[in-house]
Amino acid sequence: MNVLIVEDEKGLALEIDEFLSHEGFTIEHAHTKNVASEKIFVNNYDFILLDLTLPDGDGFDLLQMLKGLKDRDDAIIILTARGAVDDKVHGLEQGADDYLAKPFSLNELLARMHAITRRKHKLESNDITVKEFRINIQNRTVHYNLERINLTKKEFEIFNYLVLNKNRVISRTNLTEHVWGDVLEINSDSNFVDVHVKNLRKKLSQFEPIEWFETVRSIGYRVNI
Amino acid sequence: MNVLIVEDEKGLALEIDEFLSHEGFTIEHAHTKNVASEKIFVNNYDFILLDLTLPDGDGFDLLQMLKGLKDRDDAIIILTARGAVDDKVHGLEQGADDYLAKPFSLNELLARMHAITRRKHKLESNDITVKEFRINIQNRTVHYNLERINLTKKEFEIFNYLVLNKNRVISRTNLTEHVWGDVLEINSDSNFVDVHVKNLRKKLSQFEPIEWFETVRSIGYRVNI
DNA sequence: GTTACAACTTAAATTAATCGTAAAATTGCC
DNA sequence: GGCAATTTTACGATTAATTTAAGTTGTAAC
Repeated sequence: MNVLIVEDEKGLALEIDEFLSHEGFTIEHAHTKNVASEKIFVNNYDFILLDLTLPDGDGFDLLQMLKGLKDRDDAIIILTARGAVDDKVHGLEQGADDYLAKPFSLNELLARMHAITRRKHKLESNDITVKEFRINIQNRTVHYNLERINLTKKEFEIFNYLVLNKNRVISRTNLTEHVWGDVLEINSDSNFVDVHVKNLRKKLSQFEPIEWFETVRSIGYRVNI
Repeated sequence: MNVLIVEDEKGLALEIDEFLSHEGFTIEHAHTKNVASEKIFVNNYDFILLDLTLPDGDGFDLLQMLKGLKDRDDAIIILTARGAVDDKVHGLEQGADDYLAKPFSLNELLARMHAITRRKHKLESNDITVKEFRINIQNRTVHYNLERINLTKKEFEIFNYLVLNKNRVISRTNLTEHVWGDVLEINSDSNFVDVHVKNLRKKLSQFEPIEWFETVRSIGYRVNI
């Protein structure tokens, strides 16, 4: 999953980056409101971590702008130094998904992010299952019944994203955006998505046939039920 | 559906091309105002993506020219550098259907295009239904009740176009233009439309008789209600 | 009924998209 | 720095979609 960190304090931004990268997220940064708004226009994000006090203006504007866009469902988590209850209420009213007051623990942030994922996809726990396969989004593990399947980072991200969006066709562009990050930087006449999908399928199909993991020719992939 | 990209920045034009092609659109390019106006005279488009600043003149002229033509309903989306509020107002006054400031998200563009399609055809959602058949223009899927029907790209485009223009006779030329693109490049004494229509009909009629999918002799096809 | 043309059908040929493999490049870790 | 694992590139093989081609059927005018 991809994350945009909108934060001008570079030390904090880097700290979050390091931590979340380690947890398997793809990170992008914006140190100002302007850079952030350009990035938001150009990409879709799974999460936007938004500091409210930015050098070139108030973060609330970004929030409002984002809420004005159609067909987006980036989750927004507000980060701010202000302990002000007003900001919190105001932020959540404007449509933010959660709120963290600085200083906060990185594990707390991660826990909130997982909670949002569960809410967004209407999951009851950290486990998602497809047939006998079980994905745990918190531990980033996949099991077949009791047996652990070792997936690489990219394989896990692809599987996770397709399963979270089950029964929908996910185009290669969409998959690329969420697993690899910034679409514009990517050489698209490459077949790296196909290769990872192939390797993933190989690992999964050791356990049982995976006819539910379809290719939708000329569009992308779809995981059914 | 076919799209004309009127944009002199070739990198951007190619990027849009690649993205929209993957989403099933047929793309043509015009890098100058002159080429664009020639193409517009010769073909009808579902969408024209119009950059206002072109090397050989102002895009507004094209907009006015197009609005002067009778019996056209190409949807026009203006693309221009951010902040030019005047351009936006002026453009929409002149009859553009929407406006996107650069840089914009390709997904945002796609969402706007779907919105315009819905508006143009007075649809309330992304679903269009004919009897028990349901087309979803966003996911590019067709269902019969709950069962999914697998159509190829061309089959889907034909069905979609005929259904969007239901109760009207659609000529082979018209269908060719919108599904395949540039009419002049196409060998017209071929029967490829017939072949695809036949295959499409075969797939649909597995579910129920499709007497509403008529052939209008020596003119074309029509889908009734 | 005959003729002329349009549409339909089928199968083969062509083209395009995806899959599979392996080697090259990169990354992460000790 | 060097080794192992992962990611990416490159390319031939495979499979599916599209187009061509040729024959057949249907329709309307004479």
